[in-house]
Amino acid sequence: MERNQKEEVQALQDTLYVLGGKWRLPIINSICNGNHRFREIERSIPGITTRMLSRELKEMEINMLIKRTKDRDAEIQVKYESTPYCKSFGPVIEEMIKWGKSHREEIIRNS
Amino acid sequence: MERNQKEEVQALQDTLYVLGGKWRLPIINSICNGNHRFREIERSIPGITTRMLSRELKEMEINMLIKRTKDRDAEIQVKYESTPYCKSFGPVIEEMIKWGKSHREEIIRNS
DNA sequence: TAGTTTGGTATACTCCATGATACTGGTTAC
DNA sequence: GTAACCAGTATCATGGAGTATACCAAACTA
Repeated sequence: MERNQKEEVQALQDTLYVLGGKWRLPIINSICNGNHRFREIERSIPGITTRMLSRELKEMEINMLIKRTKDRDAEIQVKYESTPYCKSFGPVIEEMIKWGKSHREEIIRNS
Repeated sequence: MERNQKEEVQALQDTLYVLGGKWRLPIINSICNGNHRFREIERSIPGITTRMLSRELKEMEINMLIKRTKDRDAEIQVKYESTPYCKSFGPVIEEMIKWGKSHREEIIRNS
């Protein structure tokens, strides 16, 4: 039980670490929405800088959330795609969206 | 569709904002685990400082995640409790735990 | 009545995520 | 051949999250 608690907090913090920061979620969202080139993704996320996008994409590649492919002979030379692993996030993201929405409603209701 | 996307990203970032930071989840966890006094919670979370705990508890009270009651005549004079609202987090937290655990397994499997 | 516990506050600091801005080497479009 | 676009990198600045440490008044406890 006690051991289990620690494990759960650890798991929570891991998830938070992977999802954390300002840009991860918008990036995942953008890629899953059909943006695959660097500049495309950049333009689709208001406020992000090339620097942050570059950094985040690298980190996310390390975390196996996205795949970067470079193919000189393809129409899109550098291509970012979400991995099946990224899609495994689906349920978490859904629940977070649900919660965020009802949170907003609650705030409005109480103000 | 486009509008919906923005709303969803917003909702995600709201959730992240409320859950974010290093200590929120451990604190929720601790309170839900039966710790209700300040020093109890503090001792149950290794590494946290009184300053951070104090700050976080205040913020969480504002966000209606916990309730603080002061009753001079009660056995526990200052008492922190999770709200039903906090409990509405259940599904999010569960999914995050699931994801975090499988993430760890994945990392181990691939190393 | 001295020591400990409780519920915090105050002050000063560090470090890191993010921001701002500029630049680059290659490719495609006109 | 030059202008625009692509996929980034390099530097520097900054605000805020988190840390360290000390302190406080009130209650309780031996």
